[in-house]
Amino acid sequence: MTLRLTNTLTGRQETFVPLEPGRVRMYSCGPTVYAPAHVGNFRSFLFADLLRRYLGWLGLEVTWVMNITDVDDKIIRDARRDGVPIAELTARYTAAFLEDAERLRMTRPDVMPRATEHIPDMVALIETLLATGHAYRTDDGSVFFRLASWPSYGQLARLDPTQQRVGERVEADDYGKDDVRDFVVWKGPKDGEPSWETAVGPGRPGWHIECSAMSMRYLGTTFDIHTGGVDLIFPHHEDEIAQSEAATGRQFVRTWMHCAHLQMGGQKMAKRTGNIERPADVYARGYGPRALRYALIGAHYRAPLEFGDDSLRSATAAVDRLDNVLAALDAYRSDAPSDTTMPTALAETRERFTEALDDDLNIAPALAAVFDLVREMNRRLDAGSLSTEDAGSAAAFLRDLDRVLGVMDQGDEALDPDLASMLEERAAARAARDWATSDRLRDALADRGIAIEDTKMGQRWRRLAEVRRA
RNA sequence: GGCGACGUACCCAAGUGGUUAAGGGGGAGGUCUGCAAAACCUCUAUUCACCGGUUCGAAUCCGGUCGUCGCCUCCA
Repeated sequence: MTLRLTNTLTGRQETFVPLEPGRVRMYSCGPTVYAPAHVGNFRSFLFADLLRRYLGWLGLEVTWVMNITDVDDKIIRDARRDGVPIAELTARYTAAFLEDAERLRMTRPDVMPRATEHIPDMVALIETLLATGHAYRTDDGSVFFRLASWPSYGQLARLDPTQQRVGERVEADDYGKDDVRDFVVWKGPKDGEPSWETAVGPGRPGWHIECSAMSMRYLGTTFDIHTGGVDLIFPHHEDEIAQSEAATGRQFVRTWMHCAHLQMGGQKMAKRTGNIERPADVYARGYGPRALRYALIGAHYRAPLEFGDDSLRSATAAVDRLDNVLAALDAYRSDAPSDTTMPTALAETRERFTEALDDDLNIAPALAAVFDLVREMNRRLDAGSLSTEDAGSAAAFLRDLDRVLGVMDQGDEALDPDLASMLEERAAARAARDWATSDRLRDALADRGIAIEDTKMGQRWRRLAEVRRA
């Protein structure tokens, strides 16, 4: 059992060895809270969540940090446009993000540092960069990182800084930098913009410095894993490496991991192109959060993924299938003796599941192993060849795998007493062969998000709410 | 122009040198069933964008062609 991960830094798959045995420290670039995050953003967050869950499932102790960027150009722009204080805007969208993340069953990171609460950490880093000549001040009070002082710049993105095409997107600066490619670590004060009085002068932090300061603050100068979308490789992560390593003289991150983009209509989902969809939009169309989660994590993280009704429908059906077998296993009662082949069947699935995820989180074959087991369990349920305990252990086994996947019905929610009595009534109606009443109750329960199946062992129910609209 | 990812069935997607090309969805037929649903069974790619090459053997390796997507200082 060795986990191998693709490291953007080396471009290769490497055996993952944590710096400290048994313990993993990872950082994920989180949201900028000026609008609700779209499902493309969530692909990257849920990819990090999948990794975090898998590491934990393997028995490693994980410290996961995800930042919240609560000061930046767009936040300032939108707050001004809406005439609301910045803190109010960011508080609103931070809450929205946390709610979306929770519904999508994203593991709560151990620390979610806010940029505005870590200005001193950033300033300390900037002071070091200034003192060592890796950064310089300009007339307006800004501080820039001096690219010329960092020869290995461009390693992560495999980009030659001298080849950058100045003029197209590399703009002649408005802060008066020495070299157009230098990037800002501290922005001098401007009218109408938030500003902090600090040892490097008044102003506000640049975007990149925030991740360097906050990740090192909670994870140390060198840590194991840093994740984000491929669009962050350059310049964001490249700049993080430069400023962090220039300041500490040590390697910043050992393994960089990046997930491919979510696409819609064959193009990257992005606010600038307008082809975005938010979790709320998806739910409004009748898909549940578990189906959305499945759609976002069901393909390999490094492959571009087309998002839309096709993928959501397919995901809904897949999650439904999992719910079904769990409901059937939970409801199963039999005096049959224990099926002696069960332990082997479960162990085999576990091995295939682990082997697949060990291979750079290759989730498709891991899911294939799960669904093969689902078919096998359904067969045995139909044949009645399981004991009650066998069914229980199979359900517990699947739910254990779900500590990684996070898409199944955990079966731990108490049923509303109202619904419970409707179920009882229906069972009674069926016993009396009163089909009209039983069918009416089935429809009524369906309206309340409960699906019913009648089996030889009586009626069985499952909840649809988290998967699809009733 | 530079760099990178990729092209497998109706859709999504594994497989990266050797038995029948995983799995999910969809479709067709069947079994079970008061009806429904679910489940199960059978079928749904002699073929892996295309053209060459290496090899006893290629979806997998090499070369070329075509096509798609991304990054190249707002970006998950």
